[in-house]
Order: sequence, then C-alpha cells, then structure tokens
Amino acid sequence: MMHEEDGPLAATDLGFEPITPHTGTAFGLLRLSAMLSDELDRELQASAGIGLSEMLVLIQLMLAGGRAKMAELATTLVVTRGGVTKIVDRLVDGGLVERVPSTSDRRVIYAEVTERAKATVREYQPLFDEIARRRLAELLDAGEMTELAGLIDRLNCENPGWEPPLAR
Amino acid sequence: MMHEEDGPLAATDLGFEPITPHTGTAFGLLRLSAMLSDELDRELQASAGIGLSEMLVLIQLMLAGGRAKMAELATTLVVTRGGVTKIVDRLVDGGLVERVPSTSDRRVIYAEVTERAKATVREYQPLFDEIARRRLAELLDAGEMTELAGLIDRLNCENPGWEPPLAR
DNA sequence: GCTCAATAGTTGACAAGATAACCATATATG
DNA sequence: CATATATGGTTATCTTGTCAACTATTGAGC
Repeated sequence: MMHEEDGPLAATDLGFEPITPHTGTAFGLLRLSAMLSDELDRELQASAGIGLSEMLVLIQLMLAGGRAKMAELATTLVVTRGGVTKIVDRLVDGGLVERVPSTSDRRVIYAEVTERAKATVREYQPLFDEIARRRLAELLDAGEMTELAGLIDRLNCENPGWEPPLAR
Repeated sequence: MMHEEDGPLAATDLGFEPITPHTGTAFGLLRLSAMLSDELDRELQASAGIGLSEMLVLIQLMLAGGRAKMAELATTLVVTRGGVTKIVDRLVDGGLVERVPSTSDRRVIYAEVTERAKATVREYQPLFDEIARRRLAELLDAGEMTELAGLIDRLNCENPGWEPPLAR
C-alpha cells in the first residue's frame, strides 16, 4: 500500500551524490570493488572450490614466475603477513602451493605453485576474466575501458606502496 | 648479501601484467580499493573513533536525507542484512544512530542519524575526502580525475544492482 | 666479533561479516 | 477470506583476516 510516511528519502535515491568532491569517487570505488569481490569469490568458490583470496595469491604467483616470498605476497595483495600465512596454509592443504625455504636467507620462505595450481589457474582464470568483463568492460566502450585500465594501473604504480602500518 | 638463488622473480616484479585482458584491471581495482579502505579505516578509527563501515553508513544516511531502511543500507553498501544489523548496533551504542520503526510497514526499521552523527560527519568527512584526494586525485591531472569519477559512477549505475545471492 | 636494530614468518586471541535459520509482517492467489 | 509466498530484521554460528607477541635470522655500528 505504501502510505508514504516514508519521509525525505528519494531525494537522492540512488545515493551517489558526493558530499565533497572526492568522497563520492572513493565511495563508488569501494562499492564497485565490493560487488566485484563478492561475485568473484562466490563464483570461484562454486566452480573451483577456492576463495578469491586464494585465487589472487595463485595469480600473483604465476605473474611472478611461479614463486614469491611470503612478505612480497603480503605487500602486493594488501594483506598482513599473518593473513598471508593463513591463505597459504589453505593453499598448501589443497595441494596448490608448497613452502620452499630460501637457502640464501634463512628467514625467507617462498610460496611456490604446484602443477595442480597451474592447472587450476589455466582452468579458472577465464571465469575470473569473464566476470571482470561483465562487470566492467561490457558496460563501457572499448576506449573507456582502456582509459579505466590505464588510470587504475597508474594509481597502483604511483601510490605509495602499501605496507602494513607500524611495520607489523 | 643476496646470493641470487632467488630464481625467476623480477621478470614481472611489480606484478601487474594481466594474464588475460580484464583480469589485470580487476586485480588492480581490488588492490587499489584495498589500499584505500585500509587507510580510510585506520585514519577514521584513530581520529573519529569509528571504523570505515560505520562512516559509510553515516554518509549514506546523510545522502538519503538522514534516514534509510536497513535493507536499503544493505544493498547500497554491499553488505548482508545481518551485517548491517551489527554495524547499526555499534552506531546506536555510540549514540550516532537511532532505530525508528516504520508506521506504514511494521516490518521496516529506519536507521536515523542523530545530531551527534551530523556533527561527526561534518567534522570527519574532510578527512575522508583528503585521503581520497591523496590516493586518487593527487596522482592524476584534473581531466583524468574527472574521467575516473565518471567511469566509476557509470559502472555503479549500470551494474546490475547488488543483492545478496539467494535473497539471503 | 658483539650488540642492537630491522626483517621474515608464525601463532593465539579477537573483531567484523557471511550464512542460514528464525519470527513477524505484508502481498498475492485461489 | 484463507492460505501461500515474499520481504524485513535479528540472531547464533562459522570463516576470514587483523593485531600483537614471539622466535629466528640478517645486517649495521662500534
């Protein structure tokens, strides 16, 4: 019935008017990222049986040539060292990653992909890509998508590299 | 000393080469968002004593004219209904929000900002904005920033509205 | 060489949300 | 009008990642 006591809503119903210049953009960025994460995690979990965090580690490992130090993963994935330990724990349990101690620096441990992991990435990266396409590329024209990709890359490169505060 | 057993790294050291077209962009978007969230949450927690989630609810409430249904908050903030309940619980505990039952639909509860909340937003939104500026606007020229803002807004509007899967 | 600070990784306790079941209310269907 | 279905909110339980403390190793300064 909708008796419309429902006061001063509607005014900005979609809710994207920025209160101050950049707040709205940040707000939108976070929202977009949240939707994307949610869908990626859900689809990967359903198909590949691993979460988004695990997939991101695998992708990053592939990008790095198959192995990377735990601390590097923490920095590039914007997760604490403790967090990486746990994600890698799960990957090791699933037979997707092995821990390989460095011989040159005995503090360091490499996370290294297994053959199984390579197969997993080969198999499910298209899904990842397809979701990204649906949520991003499909809604923009080719030029805009290139623009967006460029801006995001620039921001990632030019931002002061993330490090867990207080060198935690 | 760096004995350089440290194999096939370096090749793509920054780690941003996309494996397939859109994966890299999604990867970058998630990373950017993670850095931004981390900094926003940390700074807000330190200054305002509330987390990013609470601030986002307050901002959304202000945008909606001071009040919004719990379910609306869930959708726009990309959080489950259960999640919103808890965030609003904390805001109520802090005296920033009140729960106001709707009279026209007795299932509905409005979250409504208090005067204290308005003051909090007035006081700390500049901080929010400043961080967004540092992480985004400062690294691009004015035209690029406008471009980015436009693309993000478009993607948020044109994306199929987020809803918790299976009407959870 | 020895001490002190910095770095790498792990661990246990905790905090924030997701999930799914639940109750209450509202709407649609016969 | 009666029943069935959908919607709105909360709750208890579980998962994930942070935080802070701890150990081990490395590198710097004396």
